[in-house]
Amino acid sequence: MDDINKKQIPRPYMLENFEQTERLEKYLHLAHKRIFPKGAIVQAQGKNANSILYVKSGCLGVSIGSDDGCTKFLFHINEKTIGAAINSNEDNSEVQVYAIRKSTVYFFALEDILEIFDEDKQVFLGVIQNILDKSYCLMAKTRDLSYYRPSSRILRFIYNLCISEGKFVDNYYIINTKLTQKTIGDITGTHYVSVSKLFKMLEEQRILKKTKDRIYIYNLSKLASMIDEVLKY
DNA sequence: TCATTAATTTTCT
DNA sequence: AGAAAATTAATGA
Repeated sequence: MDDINKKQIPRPYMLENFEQTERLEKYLHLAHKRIFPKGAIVQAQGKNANSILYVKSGCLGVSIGSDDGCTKFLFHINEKTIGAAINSNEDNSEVQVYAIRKSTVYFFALEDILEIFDEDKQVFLGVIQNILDKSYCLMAKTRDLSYYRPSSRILRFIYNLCISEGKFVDNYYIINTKLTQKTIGDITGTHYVSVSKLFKMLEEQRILKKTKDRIYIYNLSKLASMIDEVLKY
């Protein structure tokens, strides 16, 4: 009666796996190209915008401001994905987009993107899918923030990453990823120092090992079981 | 338990 | 060498 309807591991939803639209590269000549150095503002808070942007290389971050001037991270716009900034009303958007590292970005005016949609329905579907992915991501993230403690959010993220991208070889999993601890912290809504401490603890227990562009998972079942534990580290 | 800050060390380019 | 990322410790909510 009780636990039957509870969703158990595996929990398949992967935060921030946004649809890529490489197909848009065919139309880059219609767009306006700009290069942003690290830290530069791509779309300022409070500015009206009407375009779809495509990140050819680099990575952007989207954050939302609050009254006290602080800003909270929302999600990344990685390369080969799009971002939509279409404000139909005059209200100022509280959202800000900035370059996390040096990025080359192409801006499509609304008229042009509509033309492209006309002749290339795959692009259209890709854009819709991407926006849908983002709304789902935000739903999942708000759920995680309210239901789960930080350590379990980090563990669950790694677990899902392993399930979706890990390759099983020689008795352990290899995930090819260049994620930094800072990025994992942003995605999971935790502090990078917490990520660092947790990873150190997991390494000491021979559960996993992280290098610059790989994560090795030696004990996935142990990792999974720790998601619901209250950890000290 | 975890965020935050700051100081320090390690790793990357 | 300089920048970026990670670690460590201390403090406080």
